[in-house]
This record gives sequence, C-alpha cells and structure tokens, in this order.
Amino acid sequence: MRLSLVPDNNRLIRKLESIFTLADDERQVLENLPMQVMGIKADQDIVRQGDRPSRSCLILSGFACTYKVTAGGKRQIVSFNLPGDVPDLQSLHLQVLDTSIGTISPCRVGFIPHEVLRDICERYPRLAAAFWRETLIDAAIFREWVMNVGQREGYQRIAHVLCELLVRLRAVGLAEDHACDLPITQGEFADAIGLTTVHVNRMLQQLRANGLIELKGDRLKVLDWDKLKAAGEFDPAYLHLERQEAAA
Amino acid sequence: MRLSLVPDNNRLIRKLESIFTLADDERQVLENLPMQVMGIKADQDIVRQGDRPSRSCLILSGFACTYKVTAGGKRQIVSFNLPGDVPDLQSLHLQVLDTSIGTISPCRVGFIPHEVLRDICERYPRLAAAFWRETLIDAAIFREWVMNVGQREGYQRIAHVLCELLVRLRAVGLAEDHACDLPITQGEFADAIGLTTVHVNRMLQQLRANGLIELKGDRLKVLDWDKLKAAGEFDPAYLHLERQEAAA
DNA sequence: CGAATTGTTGACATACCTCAAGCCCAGTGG
DNA sequence: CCACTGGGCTTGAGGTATGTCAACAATTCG
Repeated sequence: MRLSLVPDNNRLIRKLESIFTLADDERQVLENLPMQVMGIKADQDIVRQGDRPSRSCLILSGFACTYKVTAGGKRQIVSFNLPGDVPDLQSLHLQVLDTSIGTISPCRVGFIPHEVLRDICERYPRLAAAFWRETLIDAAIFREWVMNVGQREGYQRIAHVLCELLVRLRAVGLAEDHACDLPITQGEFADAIGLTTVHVNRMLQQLRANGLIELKGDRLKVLDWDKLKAAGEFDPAYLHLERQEAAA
Repeated sequence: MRLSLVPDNNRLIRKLESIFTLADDERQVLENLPMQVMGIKADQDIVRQGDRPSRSCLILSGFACTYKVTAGGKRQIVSFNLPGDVPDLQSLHLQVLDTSIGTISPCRVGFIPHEVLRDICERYPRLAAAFWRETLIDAAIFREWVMNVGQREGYQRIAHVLCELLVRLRAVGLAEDHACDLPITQGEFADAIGLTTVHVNRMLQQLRANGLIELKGDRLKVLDWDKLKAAGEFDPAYLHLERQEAAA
C-alpha cells in the first residue's frame, strides 16, 4: 500500500475526454487526483455490501465486478468493472453499499476520499456533471442487463455480454478492433447472465461452432463482428459513448 | 395541456424530505417548480427510446413504467414509475434516451425544462445532490432487478416486485400498511419479471393459495407481510429510504 | 348491451438445470 | 523433472421450471 500523487488514471481521463474537451485546470485536477493505490489479488472483495465507505475506488488495471448475493447464496454479477471505472462512485451520495465489489483478475485500485470528490464537484461543476454522467451510464448498463437476462435466451445473452465487453474495452484503449484480453471465467459469465456454468459452456461452443468467436484462455477474438452483434441484438447506444453534440 | 406554476408535486418533496430537511428556500423552489402539466391516458408513451428530450417528466399521479423492446419485439419493463418519480431525470446529462417511458394507468405528468433543472442545480447544490441521489437510487433498483430476474424463480420474483411496490408506495403516502391500489396487469408484471403472463398467473395463484396476498382488480392486500418478504427474499436496503445519518 | 381486454385453465414442448464424471492445463512441491 | 493437485472446461443423461398454444371465463368499458 503506497500513496501516490501522480497515479496513472489515464483510462478515466480518456473516458471523460471522449465526451467533452477538458479544460486545462480540469485535466490537471484529474491527473493529480490524490488517491491511495493498492494492488489486490484475484478473487478478493474490494468493498462489501453493507459497508459505509468514506472513499470510492477507481479501477486502474485489471478486471473487477459488482455483485449481489441471494439469500439462498446464489451470486448475481450486475456489472463488470474495467480500468477507468469507479464502480462505487454512488457511495458519494448513498451511504450504505447495496452491492459488493470484487476483483476477477489481479487489480490495481486507487481509493479516492469522498471529501476530495466533493471538493472537486464544488469547484468544477463540469467535472461534477461528468461524474454524475458516469453514474447515469452505469444505470443505463444495468437497464440493458435487466433486459438481457429478462428477455433473451442463453445464446443471445452471452453474445450480448461479449459485445459489451469488447466495445467498453475499446473505449478505454484495451482492445484491438476485434480482439481483447478477457480473464473472465465461464462460471463468472454464468453469474453475470443468470445461467449455469454448464449452459454457458454449451452456448460458447455454439458461438464457436458458428464461427462467431474464438475464446481460449484469457483471449477473445471476434471472428464475425456483425454476426455476433446480431446474435446478441447488440446496439451500443445504451453505452452512451458518443460525443456530446450541440442539442438540436 | 395547461401551464401551472403551483403544481401538486408534493410526492417528490415528500421523498426528498425523508432524506434530509429542506431549507425554506429549497422547499420553495420545489413547490414552485415551473412545469407543463399534462393528463395522459393509459398505455400511452410519454417519451420514446431514441428521443433527445429537452425536459424531464415528473409523475404527479398514476402509474407508469420504463421499458425497452427487444429486436424480436419482446418488451422488458425495467422499472415501475410512481408518483414523485422523475423517470427520465437522466436525460439531463445523457442526450439520447435508451428507454421508452409509458403510462400504465391514466397519469398526470409535469414536464420540467432542463434549463430549469440545470439552473436549480447550479444555485442549490444540496438539491443538485438530491437529484443525483435520486438517479442513484434508480440505479440501485435496476441492480436489484438484475438479480431478481437473473437468480430468482418465478414465485420469488413476483413476491419481490410486490414487496418493492408496496414499500415504495408507502414512502410517498400512497399505501396503507399492508394494502394499496395497484393498477398493474398480469401481462405487465410478466414483462417486468421476465416470465409469460400465463406463468405469472400461476405464481399469483400460488401466492394467494399460500395465504400471502389478496389481489383482485386494482387492489393488493398483503395478508402475511413476513411470509411475502421471505418468499421474495426482500430486503428494502437497496431502496435507500433511510434518513441520512451523520457519517460514522 | 356488445366488444375488448384481462384473467384462468389444460396439454404439450423445450430451454435450461442438476448431478456426475472425466479432461485439460498451470502451478507447486518433492 | 515429474507427480500431484486444483481450478476451470467439457460432456452426458435425466429432471423441472417455464414457455407455447389454444380455448374459455370474467371483467371492464364504451
């Protein structure tokens, strides 16, 4: 555990800049975000449901996920957290966490005190809006996931999640056009799309057999993007990645 | 369609006040929210996916829902919107709507221009935070819904939604302790929890047979709240209704 | 009062689950 | 360097929750 005043949080900056141009002072604030940086092993909780955190965590590298656990002990992953994400930004205004956040692969995580964030929001209204916006995009993703598990069949569900992951990774510079590292296990996919690991396995094989993807070890290659998109009924609009245009 | 400067948006005020005490000027701003009030029949869209609205809508009375439609034409309701809700508050920062919002019963809806909201956010930081918080609670509900459709069986799912609706209605003064008006059709429940209307019907009958509820016409009576909560594994924490306590 | 929407029921089909075994591969320790 | 271990992946057989289709009953509403 070490303190750092020059953390490499360029994924977050990159995400925000894809939305609007940062002024020099705004960019500087982000580049010098005071945070406590920590390395965390795979499969560890970063924060837990019920916690009342006084800081938010920024994923600097690695894969994490937000999840809830059923009374019966079943786990639902409600979101994959990628570098540049601040998966518990909500705790700035909601005191008690209603989800846990855990690592999937080894991660580097930066913890930013809420006071710091509040201070920034006060002084840089555009950054406040940008943070708010980030939480709204999270919400949009949750909505799409409700639809995914509620209305689509297994085959479509996986196709959809794979599409989402590839596009989001691309947005933070962690994917080539049609390939990316993806250290997500079939069991984790299962918990994310509400199927069993057995069934996930079978659906993945079908995707492979149909020539849509190649998925081996931690590596995903999309062989036929159009077909994969079609299979998952994937329309990236809900990710709100497009630049803010002047309103009509 | 008429303009009103003294709209009865007390449900919203009530919700916000349950979180923190409003200052006089803040309360006055809310009481005098300039909005265009409109009566809308049942089963009409208020706004549509793809729209770029320049105002947000406040549900004044009646039931509405936020939904998405699959490429295959299946509808997923991702949220029920009750009086006091501003279901597209997000459009303040996300230009393109990724969902449609439609009425379930006849509604009175107030449209508030974005400029008005932005102006309030600038001048009343605590109200800005409160609005942000509202969108965060929406997100928390979406997360719970992902879990509901992803991990729970039909019987549990309905129990859960019924619990949520009753608690939320209570929070805005629209329910007695264990009963409320509920003009939601079985087909709508089906679209909300990812089942068919036939199966919803069977699960409801089971809930009735087990003595948990009475549901007839537009009226829900919960006969055994503890059992219903248990059946749906319902824990209201995710609704974040508790008062903001001083941080530890 | 008729017409439409909603609720109910039955018979049958299927996507997905459960259990259980075997395989592959990376890491570890002797 | 090899044997061992454990996690993840794969496969098969059989079971169940839920879907589909189709008819009919009960309500609501104009």
